[in-house]
This record gives sequence, structure tokens and C-alpha cells, in this order.
Amino acid sequence: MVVAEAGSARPGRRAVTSADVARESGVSRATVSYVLNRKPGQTIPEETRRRVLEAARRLDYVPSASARALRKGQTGIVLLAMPNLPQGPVLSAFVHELADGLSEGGLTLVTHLDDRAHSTLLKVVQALSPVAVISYPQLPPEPSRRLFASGVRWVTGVNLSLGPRDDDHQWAVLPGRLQAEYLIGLGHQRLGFGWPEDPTLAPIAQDRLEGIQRCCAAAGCPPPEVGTVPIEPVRAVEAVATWHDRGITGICCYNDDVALAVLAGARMRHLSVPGDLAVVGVDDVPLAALANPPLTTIRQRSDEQGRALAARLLALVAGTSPPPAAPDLTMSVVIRESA
Amino acid sequence: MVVAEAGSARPGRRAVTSADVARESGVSRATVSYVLNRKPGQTIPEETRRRVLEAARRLDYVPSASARALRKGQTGIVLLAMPNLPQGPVLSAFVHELADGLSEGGLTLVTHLDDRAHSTLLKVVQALSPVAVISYPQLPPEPSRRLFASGVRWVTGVNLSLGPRDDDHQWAVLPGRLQAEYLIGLGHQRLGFGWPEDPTLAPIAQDRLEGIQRCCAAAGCPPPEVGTVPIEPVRAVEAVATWHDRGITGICCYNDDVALAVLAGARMRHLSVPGDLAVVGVDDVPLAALANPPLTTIRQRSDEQGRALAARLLALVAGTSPPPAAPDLTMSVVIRESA
DNA sequence: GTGAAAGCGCTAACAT
DNA sequence: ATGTTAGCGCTTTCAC
Repeated sequence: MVVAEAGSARPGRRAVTSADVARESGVSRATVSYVLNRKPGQTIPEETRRRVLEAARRLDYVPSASARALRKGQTGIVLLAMPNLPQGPVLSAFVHELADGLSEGGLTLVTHLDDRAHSTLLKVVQALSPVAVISYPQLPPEPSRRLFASGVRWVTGVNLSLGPRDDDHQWAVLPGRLQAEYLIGLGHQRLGFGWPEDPTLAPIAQDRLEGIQRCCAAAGCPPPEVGTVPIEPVRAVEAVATWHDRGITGICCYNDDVALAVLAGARMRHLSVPGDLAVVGVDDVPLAALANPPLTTIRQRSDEQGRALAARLLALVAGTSPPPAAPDLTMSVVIRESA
Repeated sequence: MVVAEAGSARPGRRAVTSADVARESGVSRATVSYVLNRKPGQTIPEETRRRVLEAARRLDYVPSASARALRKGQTGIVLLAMPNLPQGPVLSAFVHELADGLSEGGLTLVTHLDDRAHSTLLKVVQALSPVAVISYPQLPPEPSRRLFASGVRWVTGVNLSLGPRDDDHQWAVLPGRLQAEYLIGLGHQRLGFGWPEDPTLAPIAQDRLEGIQRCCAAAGCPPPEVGTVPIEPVRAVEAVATWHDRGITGICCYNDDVALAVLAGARMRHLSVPGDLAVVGVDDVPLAALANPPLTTIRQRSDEQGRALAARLLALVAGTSPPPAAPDLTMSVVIRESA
């Protein structure tokens, strides 16, 4: 454990403040603040500017985040709350782009990883005073209200959308819709849905299932039969067997992990994929292409979602009107051999 | 996007402060502070205490984190910095336990997910003023120094240890050591190491490789041959073929993901596992048991690591002497069929 | 046991 | 163009 006491730069010394910079450069603290914050209208002579900047650099000056936040009445922190699930490349890209986008506007993204009660989120929020909270999956109204009461200004889900809840929901439902449309287009009439065992995923799974249900209804098929698929050989087989026995031929899986388990189950049961059972995942994780047979799945442009959400959040914080939702947040079917 | 303006609880109203609570309960702000912070020695009459608490609850009072941090000169935030890798259950458990442990001591854990330059970490640190930063993998000395200069008091790796760098390193090397010991114990003389393609994993992989190298040296075997294994069918096959052609019989993989790719490669190449090639992973992800054949792997007790690190950090912040490192942070070989 | 008051470091309105 | 000043909300001596 590489541990050291405070201020290895100037050991034992207290932090340098804007007063130090002011003294060092022979101006007042106000001027220092003006220079460092670069107000657009402000007119500071180049010479002074240079002197202040120079002094700040020489002293290794770092403005106190707490003091600034106290004065301005708000921090520049955005908190992303999500369960600490197995993180796929999809979420990674989203986080990456979101952080970059926010950073360009002076906001800072940090993450709270937890899948337990909303009370831990509340605690973190109270310790951080973030200006906005993004939650995946979406927060129910009551916890959401408590965040506002703790001073958070904006609360949103990860799905980019315009209006209140509905648009978000449209989006959340889409993976299921695409899976079902694809399978039905292939001629499958009886669909199953591979539900994830992890209970924290339930809200997300519920949305995807709804997308499938709507599709089935629209196409005049019977509603999908839901089966929980554990990531565990023996019990995964059970789910597969049940589907097959009941004449189900197309399985929409919550995600690729579930789909891979279904594939394993089918193999153990000596069922052919896609002959006996067609399988579709969501996410297009790297392992999907490696699977036996290679997995057909839904790919999301989560990077674009991240960028777009960042842009909207920046606009909200700046008080300007948010940009319109990106027109084509593509989500597409990656066709391989499993369906 | 469920978005709303500030203070849905009391719309348009500014936040309630300790002054409001004081007024409401008919005492001074000092008393409010005493009651809410519950100083051990402090002696406040039950009646007053109750009145203050009641008023705080009624007003939905939330202390300002910035003001408190400014006054105390330090936040209660601990920042965990890690690349946004695929998060396995191992890291999840670590994060979970770490967060819980810290929370019990009044510290709050948040995560910065990024695999790019250390400068983004520096920015986040300056926006948050965390009291400690935990980094995985470990931070080199120079970035570490800059964190201290920005006011961070303690910087550490995720590996629990006592002294400066060495203990951490011992720990990081262990997975490789266990893999090699197991394979050599099985009679394998010529070992390979499955290097991950993701460049951000290199520092961690390097440590594990070093564990294998030492083992080979100690046992009089030739040093392990390193092959990069992409999570991609065709190129994974190549790595496997190269090993096999050169007479390698035991493969230590960086983690289970790499090991699963090796398994897939071996299957495509019609090599038998463990007959032609014995394969060992690290992590024991759920899919490991599902693999064909089921994967032998190294399981870490990362939950205990998390707890222990939390305890040490709490002690440091409190100024008391840190508890000794846990004696038996077990890391064990989970024997299945792939080796 | 409780209150008055100082001050943490910063920004922004106002004064010069 | 720059300096003076008044707080932001909190904790914590120091009086009473």
C-alpha cells in the first residue's frame, strides 16, 4: 500500500490558496479569481494575466472544490448510479463518452456502483451534492423525490429522451422489440424470453419483455413464455427443456450472457441451434462471436447515447435549451448463426 | 428523461440550513451542530436533543457537504479509480465490501471509471477533493505525487498490504504463481501465458506473468511463452496453434475470458483439453463452470480484501494505527476439467 | 448547557 | 482595470 502523508509536494505545509497566488503575483484575490475563471466579458490586460497564471503554476495552485461549491451553491459533479453488474463493452462505451462529453463542459462524472437499497445512493448523494444524478435502471418516483430534496437538480435515466417517462420507456423496450421482430420475420410463432437470474436486472428485463409482448400481440402470436435462465449448467438445461417441450422455437434472451447459457443448455440437451431453438441475445459482447454457434444479437450504439445525454445535461446545467434528441440512435440486429 | 427543477420537495425554495433548524427548534446553530454531530463527550439534555432532531426531520434538513468540507478541511470521499473493464464478480465483491466498510466509518466511496491518461483522474480528483484515492492497477510514482499535490491524503492500490510497494507486488503476483504451481504439479514442463489483448490490462498481466516466471525458474522449467489471445475466433486459434506447435502443454491465462477464448481456439483446432493443452484461468466467473470443458481457475477472496482495505483506510483517516493485514487472504485453485 | 462569533477559500457586486 | 467586501453554511473555540 503506497501510502503517504498529505502534501508530498510541500510536506507538512497547508494547501496553497488564491491568497497565496495573489500575494505572489502582486494583485488582489479578486483579480486572481477573474483571471482563473476567464469570464468572457472580462477585460484583463495580458501582462497581469500572465503574471497570475505563472504564479499559480509555480505554486502548484489547485482551487478548493468545496469553497467554490459553497460559494456557487452547486458542484460540478454528476453522479452515475448503477448496479455493479458484469460490465460489458456496451456500458463501458456509454460511460466513457458520457464522461468525456460532460468533462468538455466542466462537469465531472463519478460512478456509484451498488445494487442494494436506494438508501445507499441517498447517502452518497448527500456526501457529494452532485448537480445531477443519472440512474440505470431508472429510479422510481419516490427515491427520485428524495434526491431532489437533497439538493440534486436533475435526475434522469441513462436513456436519452425528451419528455417525462414515456420516451425513456420507448427506448428501454426497443431491444425486445427488435429481437421479436427478427424472430417472427424468420417465421417463428412461439417465442420464449430468457429472464436473467440476477434480481437487480429485473426492471431492465421487464422493459425488454414488454417490447416482445407488444410485438407478439401485434403479429397475432401467443405471448412469450418467460423462463428464468441461471448461469449454471444444470438449471439452464431445465429452462431450455421446458421451452422445447412446450413447442417454443425462438428464444429472446435478456442479454448475451443469458443467451450463452441457453446455448450451453441446448448443447447439453442435444438440441440443435438454430434448428430446434433459435436464440437471440442483446449486447454483442466479444464472446458472442466465439460462441458455438456464433450468437445473433442486438447491438446498441451506446457511445452515441452517452454523448447525447452529456450534451443535454450540459445544456440543462448551463440553463440553455437542451439539444434535440439524436435522430438515429441506432440499435441493430447482428445476424450470426444462432437465429 | 425524468428531469425536474430543483427542490421538488419545496419548489423554488432555497435549501434549508442549520439556521432554519435552529430557528424552528428555538436553539442556536451551535447547538444544532452539537446535536447532529453527536460528539461523544458532549452533554446535551435529552429534551433539547429531541426537539432539534424533530425539527431537522420535519424540515427535511440535509447538511451542506461543501460547507462542512470547507470548514473541516477535508471531505469524507474516497475515490476508487479503475479502468472500465468488463467487471467480473470478483471486482464487484471487492467494491461492494469496500464501500460498506468505508460507509460504516462515515466515508463515502465513489468510482472513477477510465482507462485513459492519468490526467482525467487528476481532473476528477480536483473536482472532488477526495481524502484518499485507491487505484487499480497501482499508480506510478509521478501521477501519485500529483494527487498528493492536489490535496489527497492517501494513495493506495487495491491490494491490501503493509509496506510500500513490495507487499502489494507479492500479492499481485500470486494468481500467476498458483496457476504455474498447479500445472507444474500436474507434470507440465512447458508453460504458456495467455496475454489479454486489452492494453489497459497490461500492468496487471505483467504482474501475473512475473509470478509464473518465478515459478518456472524455481522448478527448473523453461520460462513461459507469452501469446496474446484476442477474444476473436480466428486469431485466438493462431495463438493456440503456435503454442501447440512449440510443444507447450499448459496454458496459464490472464483471466477466465482469455481462458474461454483459448478453449474455443482449441476446439476449432481439434485439440483436446486437457489432453493436448491444459488451461487455467483466473476469477472463476459464472461462465467458467459452463465452459466446455468446465474451466479450472483461480478464485480470489476479493470481498475480504475489500473489507480489510476499508478498515485500514478508516484507521488512517481517523489517525489511529491501522489494523494488521488479514493473515489469510485466501486465493485458491478451483479444480474442474480443463487442467 | 448554550450562545456569540470567527473563519475555512472562494466568487461577484460594488466601489474606485 | 483592479481592489474591497460581503457572504455561501458549517464547526468550534470561548464566554457566560
